[in-house]
Amino acid sequence: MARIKVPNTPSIRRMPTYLHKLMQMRDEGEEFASTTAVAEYMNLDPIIVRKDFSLTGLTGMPGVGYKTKELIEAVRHYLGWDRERTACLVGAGSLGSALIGHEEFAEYGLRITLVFDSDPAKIGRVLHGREIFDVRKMRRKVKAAKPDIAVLCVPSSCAQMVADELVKSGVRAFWNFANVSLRMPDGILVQREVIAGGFAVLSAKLLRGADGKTGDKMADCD
Amino acid sequence: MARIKVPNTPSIRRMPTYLHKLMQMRDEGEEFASTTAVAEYMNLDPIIVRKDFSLTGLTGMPGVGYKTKELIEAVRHYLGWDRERTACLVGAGSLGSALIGHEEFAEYGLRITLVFDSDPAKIGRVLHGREIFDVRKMRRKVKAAKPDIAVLCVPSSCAQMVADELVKSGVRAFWNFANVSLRMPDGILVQREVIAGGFAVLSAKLLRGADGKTGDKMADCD
DNA sequence: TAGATTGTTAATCGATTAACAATC
DNA sequence: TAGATTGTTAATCGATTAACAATC
Repeated sequence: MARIKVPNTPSIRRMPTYLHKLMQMRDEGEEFASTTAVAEYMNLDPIIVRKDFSLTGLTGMPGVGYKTKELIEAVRHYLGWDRERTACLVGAGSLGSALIGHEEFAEYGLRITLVFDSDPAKIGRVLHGREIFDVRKMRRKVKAAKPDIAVLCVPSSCAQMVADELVKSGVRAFWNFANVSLRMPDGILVQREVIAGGFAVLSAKLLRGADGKTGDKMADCD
Repeated sequence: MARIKVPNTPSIRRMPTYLHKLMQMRDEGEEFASTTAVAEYMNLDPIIVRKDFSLTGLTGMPGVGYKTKELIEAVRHYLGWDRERTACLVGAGSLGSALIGHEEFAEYGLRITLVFDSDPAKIGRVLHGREIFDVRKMRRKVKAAKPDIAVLCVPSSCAQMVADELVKSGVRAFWNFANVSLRMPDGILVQREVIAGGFAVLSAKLLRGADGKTGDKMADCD
């Protein structure tokens, strides 16, 4: 009954931003990327970036930096983003729609292949190239397609019910944007996104943070 | 040039979920809330919750718990959510739309009063009761309304430009959903939301986490 | 060589967890 | 009283930061 913890969570959370910056550098033709450059972009201490890069196992070149392309691949591999993960998404409201339309996910190996909703006005319509299916067909279609992940964008009132149904259909990992903590059988992975969490941190910064008197920078990644 | 850190960031991030659960308990008529009950809901250790509650300064009753209503107020006050913050939102796409429609923000003291977009098809339309204004009118309107916060939901390619414009218009705090790290003058607060960060953690869980062999629970709040 | 940056070890800091007496 | 839970102090753990030799 012990609780599982993923080690290096803070580092893992920084990885996507590294990746984004590194891909940009690559596209601009930069053969090498130094921790100094990446750190400056993110308002971080270079030491943090160096430690994080070392997690990938890749080794850089003193005085120069890391080979940009190699580093990109190393970060991808570290996150498991070099393999494809299929996902179904439930709830094609504005949030669901935003996620489906987020092109960068494709680069991260996330492929949303199935979309469900219960709204008759939405069912049958096509969203970013995906047909929206009736949620009543969910069990059958999910059992057939066996997506790795389910992305929950349903109202919080029905999230638990939908999640239960998906577990019965064989889904073992959830990315939960609904505003509830799901109760799940052991062994099912859940990543909950609490959108208000970021606002809480911003509120704390407003309350206690930089008051304009100091000339300090604030890292924007926590 | 030292970097400012907000202390207790992990605790602060948990607060919105506490608040959500506590409000639910209050609505169900529960006069008292114990850390045990709240912790169980979130798959956390009760000690964590107790330490977090103590940050608010409120003191509970041994053997019973905390007065639910008092605790709600204490958490609100701790986050500064007992005062109203006005915000303008730029970019009325699906993500912006989702945020405007998120009713719970009102309970957290966040009032999105101004909405801007550059798309002629959107300008003039009404979204969740707010008229969408032409982004070219932004500077004038923001200078007049003086919102505390700007919520950025614009494409990453123009986020910096929009942010610069808003700083010139007097905005000093940003909630940035665009996929770029903004460069800002000292003293301007930025909270960046990296949506892919959660997916990175989920990917790591899939790669290294519970493989179904163990009967362990996984806290879903990191 | 001088300058920049890496990789690694050790020090510090802060968050989590454990232990337990106090209280309803 | 017995059971549950709080509040606090101390121990542990892990992440960040500092220091510095090694290398291009």
